[in-house]
Amino acid sequence: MATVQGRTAHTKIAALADHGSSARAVIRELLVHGPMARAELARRLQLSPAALTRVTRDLLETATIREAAAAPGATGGRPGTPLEVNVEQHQMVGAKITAEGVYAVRTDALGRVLQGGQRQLSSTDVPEVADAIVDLVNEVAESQPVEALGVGLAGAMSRFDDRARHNLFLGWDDVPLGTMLESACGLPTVISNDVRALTAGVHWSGPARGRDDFAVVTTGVGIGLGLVIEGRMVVGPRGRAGMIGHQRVSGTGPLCVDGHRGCASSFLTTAAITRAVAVAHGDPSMTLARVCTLADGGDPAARRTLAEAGHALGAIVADLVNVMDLPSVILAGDGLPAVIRAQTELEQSLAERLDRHAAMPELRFLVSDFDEWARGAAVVACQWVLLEPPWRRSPDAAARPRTGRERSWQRPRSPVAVHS
Amino acid sequence: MATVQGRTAHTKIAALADHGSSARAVIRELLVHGPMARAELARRLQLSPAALTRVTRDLLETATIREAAAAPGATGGRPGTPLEVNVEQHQMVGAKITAEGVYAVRTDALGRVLQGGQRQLSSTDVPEVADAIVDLVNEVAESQPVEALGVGLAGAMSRFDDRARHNLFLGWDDVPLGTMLESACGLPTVISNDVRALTAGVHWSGPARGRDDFAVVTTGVGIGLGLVIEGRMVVGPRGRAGMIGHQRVSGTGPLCVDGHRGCASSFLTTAAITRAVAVAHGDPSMTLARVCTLADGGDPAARRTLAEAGHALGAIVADLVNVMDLPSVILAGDGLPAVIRAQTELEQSLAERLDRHAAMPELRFLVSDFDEWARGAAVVACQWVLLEPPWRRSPDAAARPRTGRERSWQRPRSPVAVHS
DNA sequence: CCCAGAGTGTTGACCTGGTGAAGAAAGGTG
DNA sequence: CACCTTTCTTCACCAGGTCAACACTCTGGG
Repeated sequence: MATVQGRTAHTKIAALADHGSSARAVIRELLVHGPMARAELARRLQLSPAALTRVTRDLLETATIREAAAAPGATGGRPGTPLEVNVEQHQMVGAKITAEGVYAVRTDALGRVLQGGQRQLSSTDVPEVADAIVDLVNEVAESQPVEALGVGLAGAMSRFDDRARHNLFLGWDDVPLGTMLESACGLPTVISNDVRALTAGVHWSGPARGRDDFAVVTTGVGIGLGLVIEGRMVVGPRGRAGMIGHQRVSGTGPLCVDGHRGCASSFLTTAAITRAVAVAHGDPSMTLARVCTLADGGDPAARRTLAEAGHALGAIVADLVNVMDLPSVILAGDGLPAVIRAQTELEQSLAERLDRHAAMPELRFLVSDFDEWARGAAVVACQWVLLEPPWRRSPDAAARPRTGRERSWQRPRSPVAVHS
Repeated sequence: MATVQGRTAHTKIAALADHGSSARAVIRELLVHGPMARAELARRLQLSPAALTRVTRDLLETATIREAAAAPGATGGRPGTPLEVNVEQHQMVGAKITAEGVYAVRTDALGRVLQGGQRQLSSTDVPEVADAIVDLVNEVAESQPVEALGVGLAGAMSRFDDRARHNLFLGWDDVPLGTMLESACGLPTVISNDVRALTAGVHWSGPARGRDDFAVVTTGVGIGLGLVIEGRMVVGPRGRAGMIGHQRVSGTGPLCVDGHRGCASSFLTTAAITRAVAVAHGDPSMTLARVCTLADGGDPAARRTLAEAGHALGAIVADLVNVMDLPSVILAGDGLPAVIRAQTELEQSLAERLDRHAAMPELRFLVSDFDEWARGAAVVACQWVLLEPPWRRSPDAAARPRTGRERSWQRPRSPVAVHS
């Protein structure tokens, strides 16, 4: 039983997952919206003040939350005592896998990075990558007890998956990575799509904190999309949501690798941008950094290429906003430093293509490195621990001792359909 | 107190809304997925068999559900006795408002039409339209007790709104239609966007029955979109989701009214199609029916125009499927009979623009009249009654007698944010 | 200064609704 | 027939939420 209980047995602090559903809802609300008094929590969670008193007493006794200093804003009645989560007592590890290397961070429950590390990969074979992750997780997690591990990589995963599916860069499909890491690291482990993990990080404690509807669009090797609607990540019934790269943004332009003319990826990917500038300069060794330097120096080919990229990005953002009524869009990815140089064209194209009755979204730019992606995976692990019912937390639940809160009859075959 | 209780007091049958949340979940599950044994319900709703026995006993006693004949498929153990909802005992009224007239239907809880009616409108003033609706509702609802009224019209409404907002065809904004009709008809009333109401109808008891992820795209005066993701209707934080009309589908083509070149509405709306054919024939009095006749007769201009429309529709469907991973798309609206003549071009354009890793969706065509839209509004009313907690059912809840299940402290200020 | 008002937080009795365990019921199969 | 599987029921129990009442702590007014 090398699970979280084993790791945290020496401390009196209960793991986030060891609380009831209302208590977990309280923790979520405090994490996402910041310190808050019991009365406010009761209103938001539609519980009675009495229930809040009881739930928060248990959480205070286990030091999961603590009382904070009262806010100065007086309102006429007895001032409430804000509660806040003891985030540093609940740490997670997140990892991001690319074909070149693995990156990991240890974070607190809010997803703030406390320690990081990385490993180069010389092959993409499953055992080698798994070994690198285990090694890296042990490195960043050895100094502190950790409650869960989240792993992000490209592919068609469900929201909280246990397998790595359909990864083109690594050539993996349906690899039981969750189970492998769970037993090797002794940590509850969840696998997730990398763009959606980044989006979760942005949502939990980044520029989208507190928002319920927004999109994250990433540019780089490909174009990625993470979509949050009414506070829920859009995953798609087969985990394939977010394939936005081949949306048409122009009637002309180069062909993309799939033979589409004028699609977003023929203007926006790193390969498309460097190739266009390379052709203009007769220099096949062009890099994105070089394109930026050229554009900053006034080179017309580089500027035109980036302008077209900005135009394309504005177009796909406009289509998203039109269809989903998004008040906020966040742009990220390693291609962003280049595309951001065409912010004017981006905003112009966005304004042009926005529906007359749609509202202009707030645009934000998130320039980051791979740690931000690993951080997102840690946030996914935290959300998972706070959301999943205990009897579902681990794929090998049958082998674990029963806690008394689990069920005795058969598991449901499929999730409940909520119609609303 | 002219609410549903007043209307149904003479019968022993409890209204759908008068059950607890698990009982309502059972009713929803039985409505959406058809007759089902208790054991299967328990698995789907993640309840114990014991809980199901108790919940269904109450529902059977009030004749809300009944036992059906056992299905022949034997499985080795004791065969379960399927349960089904007494749909004909729970009737709703749905209405659709256009600038020309109002349409209403009385349906059972599954949304099956039992009676219909319509009224022409000579003006779009709020009082006249409201009078027409009240008159029509009284006509279709006089022979049977009815539990709720749903009204669909264009605009930026929330999922279950009480006001009509931002309606361009009627020139209305923020009209308290729900409250007006609620007191005039004596029925709990909910206001909803018309395309989303149609989508709800398609979901509840139409071609998308039992599905959790699909889109409905309508063509006609404009282009409409209803999107259901994980069983939930996408509404947008300001009720404006679904504005898909100005997505770019081509680099060339006519200008739309908003000045976009090559956007979907410049190929797909009734006005765009008829104008293109009218220009080609020098006949300004062109109608969509005439375009269909011409195309069937081999007229090149009509055929080309419809082919372009089919191409445009395929393109916007492809973008939707790419981004949302939808396994199923339903095409509807009064423009569909024309566009369906270009089914080949539609499917070809869809296949071309689909991402290489996306799955081809199932396409369905729903040719219908305005009754189908009114039927959708009735389904919205039924969903509302089954979903909304009792203390929120009616906007003037404060004036109603307390039922004992309601809360004594302040209402929450905002809905709970669910992060997942 | 004291009191009314307003909002927050706590307590204890109570109750709703779900659970566990055990077993009856109803069909197959050898 | 015995035996298995799955469904459904019963009943004691309990987790967790509610109600009602009240204590607490601030503001503002006379």
